[in-house]
Amino acid sequence: MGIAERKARERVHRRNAIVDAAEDVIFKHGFSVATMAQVAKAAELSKGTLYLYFKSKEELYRAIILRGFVILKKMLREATKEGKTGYDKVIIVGKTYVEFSEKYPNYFTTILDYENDTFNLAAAEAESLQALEEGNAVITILVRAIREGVKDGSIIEQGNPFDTAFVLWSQFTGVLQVMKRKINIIEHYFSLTKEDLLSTHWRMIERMLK
Amino acid sequence: MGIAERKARERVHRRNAIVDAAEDVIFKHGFSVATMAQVAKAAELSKGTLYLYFKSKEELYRAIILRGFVILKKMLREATKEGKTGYDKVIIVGKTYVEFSEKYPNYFTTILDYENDTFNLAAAEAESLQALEEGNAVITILVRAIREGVKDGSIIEQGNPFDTAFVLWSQFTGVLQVMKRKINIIEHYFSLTKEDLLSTHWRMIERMLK
DNA sequence: TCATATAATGACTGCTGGTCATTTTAATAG
DNA sequence: CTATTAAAATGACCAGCAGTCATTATATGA
Repeated sequence: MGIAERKARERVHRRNAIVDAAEDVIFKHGFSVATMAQVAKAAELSKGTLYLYFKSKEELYRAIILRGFVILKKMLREATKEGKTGYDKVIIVGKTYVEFSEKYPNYFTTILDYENDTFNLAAAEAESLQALEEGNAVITILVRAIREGVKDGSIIEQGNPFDTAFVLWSQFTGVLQVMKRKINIIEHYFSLTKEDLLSTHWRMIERMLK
Repeated sequence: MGIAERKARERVHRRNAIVDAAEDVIFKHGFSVATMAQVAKAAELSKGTLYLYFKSKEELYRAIILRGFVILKKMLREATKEGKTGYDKVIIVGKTYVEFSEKYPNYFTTILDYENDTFNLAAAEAESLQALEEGNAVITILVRAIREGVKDGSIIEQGNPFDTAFVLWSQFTGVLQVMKRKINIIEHYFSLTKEDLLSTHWRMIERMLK
């Protein structure tokens, strides 16, 4: 049945092409400003066709969010290979998260939208669940690093490593979010730079874990 | 000029009544689902009248955000009076933030929307600037507590207290955000409760500051 | 009582996400 | 090569929305 397979491949390919087009449009104008008509035009398809591949504009955006998580997970996987101790790996996770936010600011925005639940993932749709899986995978990388660190003594004994991982991740996301969204205000009113905030955060993490 | 004053009062009063109505509708249905027609009906006014008091739906929402900050600031001001040492006061700020998020979940959501910059405050409108001032005031309360703590020795010497305050606040917001938005997932996949996360966060803060 | 200014109205517009009857394209069979 | 069927794509269309503005109602002051 070679034809059926080819068709399935084409379908996946077209789906990805739509997400590509949606990225172009949405990253340029922002989710709420971008219109499905624009996406359709960028994809060289009619608007109706988009809805053969995605149930809604939001589901299309969720596909972009998923891409962000996949990239982030890959970066974390590769980067944590390098660390010697568990503590090193935790720091590497943080550094990599920062790197991700700088290298892929648009994808980072999608992650923040996910964390903020701007796009309700309660609906158990394929795209949502996958994003969730990827999000969980990211946390799991951090959990492993913490476990390792506790074992090799580079991290002080904590309670449950899952707790520690979630709290660390949430704190980090909070700091990065403020750095992204509010740095202009902070610079203007308090004369602080991104680097100031980050180095303070690093110092705190060291004190928390060492 | 008693009449002009009375008219100004009435204008303020009506404005507040509109925000009241908007809160009812928006807190019930959510910002994007709520419509200006619904708000108008709840306020017993025509839709056009709303636009005599607010430039847009977003500006109306910003007025609600501002209310949230005002309440939070007041709570923090009063609560921090009680603390003995600077460290105590920092902890009180955190506890009060948690209390706020539980007592006024809807207003807390507006604060998260502000932090996430869902409603662009770049436009230098009165409402935006006031929200910003209130946000800054909240941070300033924390700055003072940290300064005091460093002075009285209850907090270990940090770099710039502004840095510390922003990082602490951002971390806290990050943790509370995750608790609000993702706790169902976390409970389901990792069997952690809000209390687990919070107590871990407290422990970390203590290690950071003590 | 009339003139003026201020406040409020709601019909209207432009635009959007999403739908669906129709058309186009591709695969299959005779 | 042609007819038949299935799958894919289309775009005119719809309902609902934020926001506007000519018109109407209300209050003030002479």
